[in-house]
Amino acid sequence: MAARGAAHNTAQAHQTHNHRECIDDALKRAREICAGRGAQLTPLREKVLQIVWRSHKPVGAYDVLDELARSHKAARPPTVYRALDFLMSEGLIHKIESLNAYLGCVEAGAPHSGQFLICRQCGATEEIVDAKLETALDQAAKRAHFAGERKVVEISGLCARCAA
Amino acid sequence: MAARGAAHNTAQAHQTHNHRECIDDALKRAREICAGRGAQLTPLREKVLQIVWRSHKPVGAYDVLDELARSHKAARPPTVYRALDFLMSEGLIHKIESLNAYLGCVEAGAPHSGQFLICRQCGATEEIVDAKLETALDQAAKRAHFAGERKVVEISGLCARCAA
DNA sequence: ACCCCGCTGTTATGATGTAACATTGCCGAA
DNA sequence: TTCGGCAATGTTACATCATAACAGCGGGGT
Ligand SMILES: [Zn+2]
Ligand SMILES: [Zn+2]
Ligand SMILES: [Zn+2]
Ligand SMILES: [Zn+2]
Repeated sequence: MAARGAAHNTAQAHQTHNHRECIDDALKRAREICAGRGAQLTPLREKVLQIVWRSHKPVGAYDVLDELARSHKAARPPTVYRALDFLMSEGLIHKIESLNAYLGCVEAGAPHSGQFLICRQCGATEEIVDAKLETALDQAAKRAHFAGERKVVEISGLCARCAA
Repeated sequence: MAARGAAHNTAQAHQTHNHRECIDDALKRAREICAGRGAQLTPLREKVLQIVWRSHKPVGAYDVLDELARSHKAARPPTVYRALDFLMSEGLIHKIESLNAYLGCVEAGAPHSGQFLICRQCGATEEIVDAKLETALDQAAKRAHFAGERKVVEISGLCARCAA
């Protein structure tokens, strides 16, 4: 898959890859996951997922709304938020809390909070899956006698390309 | 100090401690820090800091506004946001991104992003300073060739008391 | 006296997110 | 087959969070 596995790096965000594959993979995977669970990935929800996957930059709910409205005149905020809530509950997208924006998940199907590297220059946001970091989070919570559930990890800075 | 050092734990949030000490310590420390830097901790800004320190639960900007307005009728949103921005720029408070709310910093003076344990039951939020977690964050960014700057770490779940 | 500059006041608006109720369409029970 | 339940979507209105833009004020230096 274009956005997963060993080849996964920040270069994706700079159009150095065939992003069409990212979108197609994400939609295909979403259909499989929802079908397997009996969750209803309706045309509306799929369209919203597609819009979120337009790039590797987090997209705001009202940007989704503007884009959705081009093909779906009746679109209103609740339409978008409901779709986003559904996609989050199925683990197909994440909310980036520090940006109030949404991003397609590159590990859909594997339940997880997300860990994100957000470039303040180009906006490209990479989801990483770092087992050591995950362990460190769990240990930190444990040391504080805290029963962690949802974990928000968002590191802002400069991606390799923008730093160069 | 009541909210720092070895005695620092989630019990603080449950009024099992003398919270007056937390407030007094925080204000005293803020005055020292600002005096040392030439930063102007004006009466308005100090009042806002005091309001944020009313509890160990993150407080919304409009809650601060309501409270501030009791003694300061002219208070408006920009007044509050300017004060909060100042306090954040001086490292005296943190913004909890996943709640859009603000919390007094327990390690003011030591530049750092923050690491937070947020109880979804009682709302009490503990700031931890976990060196191993900090290292894990740095390493994770490094492995991804990312130059991290600001780090948002917010773990939601149940504090020891609420889990019991 | 005058200017500069940082802080605060004031008005208005932008950006993000939700409550509450109406409507539609499907599917299974009676 | 008819009807009732239920999930998805439509629709209106509103709640919450945050900032732009300009005005007034006051201390400190020249
Ligand atoms: Zn891509
Ligand atoms: Zn993910
Ligand atoms: Zn306290
Ligand atoms: Zn802190």
